[in-house]
Amino acid sequence: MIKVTFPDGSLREYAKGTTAFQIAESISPRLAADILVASINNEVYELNRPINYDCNIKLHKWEDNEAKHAFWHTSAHLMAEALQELYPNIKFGIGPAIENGFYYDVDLGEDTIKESDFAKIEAKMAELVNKGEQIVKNEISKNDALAMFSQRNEIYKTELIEELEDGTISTYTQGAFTDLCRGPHLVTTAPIKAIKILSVAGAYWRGDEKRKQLTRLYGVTFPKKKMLDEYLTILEEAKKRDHRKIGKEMELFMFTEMVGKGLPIWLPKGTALRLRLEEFLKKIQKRFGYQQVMTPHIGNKQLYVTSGHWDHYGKDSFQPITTPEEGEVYLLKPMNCPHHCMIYKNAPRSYKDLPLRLAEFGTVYRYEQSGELHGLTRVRSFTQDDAHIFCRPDQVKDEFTKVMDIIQIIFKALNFDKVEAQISLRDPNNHEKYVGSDDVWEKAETAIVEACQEKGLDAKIEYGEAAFYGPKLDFMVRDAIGRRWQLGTIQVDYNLPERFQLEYTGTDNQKHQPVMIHRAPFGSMERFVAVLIEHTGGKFPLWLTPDQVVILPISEKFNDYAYELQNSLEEQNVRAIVDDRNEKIGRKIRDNELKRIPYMLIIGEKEMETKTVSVRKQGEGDKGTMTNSEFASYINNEVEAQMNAY
RNA sequence: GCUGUUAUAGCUCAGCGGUAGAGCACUUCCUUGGUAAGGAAGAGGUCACGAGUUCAAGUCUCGUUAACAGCUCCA
Repeated sequence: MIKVTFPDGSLREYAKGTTAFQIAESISPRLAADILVASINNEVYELNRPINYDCNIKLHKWEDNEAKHAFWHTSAHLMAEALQELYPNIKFGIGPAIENGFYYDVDLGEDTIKESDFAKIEAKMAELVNKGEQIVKNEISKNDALAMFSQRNEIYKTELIEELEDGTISTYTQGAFTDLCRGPHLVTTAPIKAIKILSVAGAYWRGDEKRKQLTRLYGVTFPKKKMLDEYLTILEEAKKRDHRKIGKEMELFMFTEMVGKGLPIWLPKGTALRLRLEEFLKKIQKRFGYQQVMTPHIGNKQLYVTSGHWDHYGKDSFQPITTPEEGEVYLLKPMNCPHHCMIYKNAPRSYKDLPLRLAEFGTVYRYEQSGELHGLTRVRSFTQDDAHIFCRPDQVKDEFTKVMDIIQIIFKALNFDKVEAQISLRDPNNHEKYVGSDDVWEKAETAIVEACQEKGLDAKIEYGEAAFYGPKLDFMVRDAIGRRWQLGTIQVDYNLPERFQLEYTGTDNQKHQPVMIHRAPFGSMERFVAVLIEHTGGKFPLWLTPDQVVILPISEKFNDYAYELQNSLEEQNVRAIVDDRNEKIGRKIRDNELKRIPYMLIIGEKEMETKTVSVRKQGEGDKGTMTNSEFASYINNEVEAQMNAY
C-alpha cells in the first residue's frame, strides 16, 4: 500500500500502482471526469501513470495551469496529427504549449498554409477527437528513437534526439501520429471540445536566424465551446483597446513616412497628457530629492567609446554624424547616462554630496530593426523618464528601495494594482557577455536581491537577462484585461563610474568610487502612455485626460453663452471644449459619449438664466444640475482627490 | 533584418481587366431642438510609389516604401 496525502492534509491509502484517475474516482466520479492531470510530489503525472510510492497529490482541473499546459500540449500533438494527414510530406519541429494556447513549428517543403486553410485543419482536428484515440507513452532508447525518426526523415526531431541522454527519451502516440516528447499529456484527446487555429507565421528553427525558417501555426483549444467564445471576446476587447487605434481616434499621436518610421509625433492632446504625466513625476521626484537636468541629443563619439556602448552597440545603432569642416564625430544619444556622468564630473564631490540624484526626461534614439517597430511601444525615438543616482556603496540598498517606493507610488496612482517584478542577473555560464569584474557583479546582484527581500517584493529571478553593464530589476503590470506589460526598471551599475573614473572624497579624505543607479519608473513616456491607453481603454483619470468637460448647447442660440462658460471654467483650471455643431442634443450626447470625455454639460435657456449646468457623466448618464461655480469646484475636488491619493 | 499578409476619400471598408463606390467625418442650406444618430444638397481620390504584361491595369507580374502578424533583437 502507498500513503497519499491530499492538499488539505488528509491522507488515504491505495494499492501500489494505483493511478491518479483511480484515486479521483475513489473520491467522486464527477471529480474523475473533471481532472486532466495530477501533480505527484510536484511532478506532473498523466492520469494513467501508476503511482508507486507515498506521495503528496494534487488533482488538476482545467482551472490549474498544470492542466491547461497539458491540455494545450496535447492539442499541439492533435494539430500535428491533423497536419500529418493533410500534408503527408510535412516535417515536424517543436510544438509546445504557451501562455494562451499552443503552436507547432513545421516544415511544409513546397506547401504553404494560409488563413483560408484554418477551417480545414480545425475540422480535421475535430474529426480526430471524435475517434476517441488514447494517447500512449513509450520509453524508448536513444538508438531506437534515432532509427524511428530518421526512417521517417524527421531531420528536426533527430537533431533534438542527438542532444538527449539515453534513458530519458519518450514518445507519445495517438492514432497514426507518434511524437518525440517528454510529456505530460492528457490520456486521450476526447476533452478537447473547442478548437481554433489563430494565426500562421514564420519562426526560425531553434530561434536561430541563420537557420531555416519553419511555419509556425498557433492555435488554442478549450474543454467547452463557451470558453472559446469568451476567449475570442477578450481578443476582440484587446483589439478595441489597441493604443494605435485609440491614439488615432483621440488625436494623441501620429506617424508619417515623411518623418520616418518608428518616430512618433505627439499631437496637441497627446502632448498635453504627456506633460501632465511628466509634471506628476517631477513632483514626486522632487519630494525624493531629485534635481532636473537637460542634456543635448547628440554626444561626441568618444563619450560612448569611454562608456563602452560604442563597442557593444556601435555597429547596430544609428551611424555617426560628422561635421562638414572639422571632421568631428557625434552619435545620436542612445541613453542619457554618459551625459549625466559628465555632470557628476563637473565638480569635485564629497561624501556629503551623495546621493546625487539627476533626473531628465531625456529623448534618446535607438536603431530598432524595422520589423520590431510597434505603435508607441517599440520606437526609434523615445523619451525616458530617466534618472541616475550617484551614491556611496553603503547607500545602494537604501537608494534602491527608495526607487522602489517611487515606482509603487506611481503604479498605485495610475490604478495598476497588479504589479510583478523580475530580477535579471547574469547568465552564470557566460560571463564574457558582460563588462566588469565578477566581484563587482556579485555586489550589485546581492544588493538587488536583498532590497527586494527587505521590501517584501516577490520578484522572480531570471538568469542571463541582465544588461551588459549590470543587473536590473524590472517591473511588470497587469492591465485591466489581464495582459502583462513591462514598464519600469532599476539597474545597479558599478561599471560606468569606473569607466568614467568618477570619484568622491570620503570621510577618510581618500578618493572613492561612487555607485550609479539607473532608473526609469515609466520606462519611456511613449511606452507608458501606450500601456495607459490600453489599460484604461482611453478613459483616462480626470486629472490626466486631455478634455475633462464638453459643453453641449441645446441649440445654436446658446453657443455664445457656451463659450463664456468655457472661458470661466478654463480660468478655474477646468479643461473644457464646446460642441457648437448645429445638431440636436441627443446627437451631441451620443457623439461625445463615444469620445471618452468624462463630463458633459448641457446648457439651454433654463441653465443660462439660472447660471447652472445640467451635468452628465460619461457612461453614467444624467447627474442633475448644479451651479457653474459648484461644478468647477466639484471637478477640482475630484482632481485633487486623485492627486492626493499618493 | 527574416517569413507571410496588406496598401482605394480625413476614418472604416467594398470593388479584383472595360468611364472610381458606400457609411461616417467635412462644407452649405433647412430645422432651433432638453439627455445616445433630424432632413436636403455638395465637395473630396494620379486607387502608396516605380517599372512591366495588355487594345485596355485599383484590378495581373516584378521591384521599392510603409503598415500589420509572428520570429530574431532590445543599452
